[in-house]
Amino acid sequence: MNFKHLKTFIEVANCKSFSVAATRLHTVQSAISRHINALEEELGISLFERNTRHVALTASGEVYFAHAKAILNHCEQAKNDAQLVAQGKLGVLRIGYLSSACAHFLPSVLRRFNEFVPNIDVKIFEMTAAQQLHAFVEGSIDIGFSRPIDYGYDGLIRHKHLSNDPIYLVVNDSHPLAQKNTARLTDLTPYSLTLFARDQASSLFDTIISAFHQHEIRPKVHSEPISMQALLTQVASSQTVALVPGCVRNLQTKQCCFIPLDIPLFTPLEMHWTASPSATAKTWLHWCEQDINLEKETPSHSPS
Amino acid sequence: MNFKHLKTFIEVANCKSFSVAATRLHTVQSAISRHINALEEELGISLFERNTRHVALTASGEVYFAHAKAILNHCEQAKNDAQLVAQGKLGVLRIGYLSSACAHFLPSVLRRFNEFVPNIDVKIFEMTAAQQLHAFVEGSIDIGFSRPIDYGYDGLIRHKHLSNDPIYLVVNDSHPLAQKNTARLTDLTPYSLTLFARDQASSLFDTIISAFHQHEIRPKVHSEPISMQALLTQVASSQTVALVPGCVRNLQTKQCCFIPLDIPLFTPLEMHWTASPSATAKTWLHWCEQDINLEKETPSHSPS
DNA sequence: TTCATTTATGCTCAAAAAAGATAAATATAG
DNA sequence: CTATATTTATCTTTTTTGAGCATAAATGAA
Repeated sequence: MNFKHLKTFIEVANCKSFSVAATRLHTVQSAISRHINALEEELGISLFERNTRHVALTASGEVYFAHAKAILNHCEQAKNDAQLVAQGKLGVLRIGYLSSACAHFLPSVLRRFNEFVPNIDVKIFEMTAAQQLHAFVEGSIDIGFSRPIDYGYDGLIRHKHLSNDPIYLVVNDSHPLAQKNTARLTDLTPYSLTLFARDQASSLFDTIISAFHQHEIRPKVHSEPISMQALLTQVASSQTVALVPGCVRNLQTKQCCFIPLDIPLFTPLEMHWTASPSATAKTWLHWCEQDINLEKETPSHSPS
Repeated sequence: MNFKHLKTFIEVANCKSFSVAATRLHTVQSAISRHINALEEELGISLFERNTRHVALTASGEVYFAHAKAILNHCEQAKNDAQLVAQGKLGVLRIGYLSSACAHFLPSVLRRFNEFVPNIDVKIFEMTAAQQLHAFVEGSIDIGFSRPIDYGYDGLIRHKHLSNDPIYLVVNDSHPLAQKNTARLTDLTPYSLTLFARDQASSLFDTIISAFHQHEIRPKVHSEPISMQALLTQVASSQTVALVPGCVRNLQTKQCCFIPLDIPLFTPLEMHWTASPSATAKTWLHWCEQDINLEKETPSHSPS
């Protein structure tokens, strides 16, 4: 079988004449005749009831006609879809994100992106920075939102700085420090420190520790919870203190008190992608550049 | 584009090797290479990420692969459907039928036929014998069930005798003749006759009239209703008498009394079809011959 | 019956596709 | 790091397929 045969068949069925179909297809009548005969031979049935004066589809011809049109449409669809995928206008975009840092802006951003390219199926995965790095290496996400990640080797991963999230002291609301308007790091020395686990968020951990070192303080580390919500529960239920990104206030924070620090201490929020991004990732990056200014979307340092 | 290109593409995608695909398709590797290149050129995208050691589908390739398989399946489906239609195993069978004569056996027959060939969509049309003749001429039914029809010209229409339906006298239940066990035609002379309209059922009309003529009776025709139900209502509500096929007792017959005649007077039930039946009609006729004995299905002369 | 029109078919030739040979590239083994 | 084996790309030759042309056969209409 052959697409040319199908096209010829459809044309003959439409104009009910071999010779008219020939001129419409810019060929000669004998070619049409042979195409139809070849099709009929292959199918083992006759598609047209014809003599030298009349051409009409048989019942089988009618059925085959409907199928033939659908098949050609399907071919066009296949071509179109493949091209859209290549252009990054159709497909899947997998985004890893740090829940505490992104939950407040990601939904609105993704909704606007979906309006821009409705045929990209955005799948989001809550992941720590370390998990995102691993996911990039094994190719299971296209875009990541997290604190800076420790990509040891060559330029596999690219990034863009989005915002600086100021770090706050957090204590329970009956804690002696809860009354202060701003806190100094030295205020914390009497208390044991709850510190977010390093393997979950190395950047935050290192920022905090190096700040203490700069002030020549050796904090007493009490515990290292692996989720921000667990950290807040720990703080709320004990006299320990903690240092957390301001965006954490978007979580459930009953009985916790956030106090600004007297020094500028920030943890950055970044967007990451690979050096050879997928087509959908390219579409995302292009959209981010021209349509959206993500920095404006992440006002995490505005006091609440 | 070309089906051969699609098949090559699918094979290469399956075994992820140009040369292996070549041997599987009983050709040489250079042919495969050119098929893929031709496809890629036409689509304007690359379907495989490949070098001399590795072949893998691109994202667009994955999408096109899924479409390509579906397209080839669709082609098979088209071929198959067309062949089934040609064999009369798929399609529409249009049956015209005389309601009063067929309503009691047609449903069960059609159910059994549907089990035999589930893909034939049987459409039934209630029609008088005259309407069936017209429908045959214009090709709008394939099979007809009716009394004998008056096909004036050549062998366009074929028929098969199914059963003889004995004709009964019908009177209302308080009529003087209602008490009799059998009736003679001469018993009817005092009464006016309600006669089913000739243009609705010429065969029945002529049978009745010629019976009267043989007995040298000239009946007083009172009215000529165009439906059996109307005839029964007329009989039930007046002192007129009527002669009707026994199967009419399957209709709503309140206050009517059916009395056998003392002479053998029948109206035949026949199946009709055209000299060049459609494929589905052939299937029907074949099924009737070998599977069903329609005569046994039409026990219209058994007294109720 | 004749004529005009339409499909089917045999023949020739050109275009396209397959086969064959070879080059280029690259992963693996030594 | 180099050599080798394997795989894809490309160029040339050969074979096959399909288009164009001429013509025969068929058929409905005048």
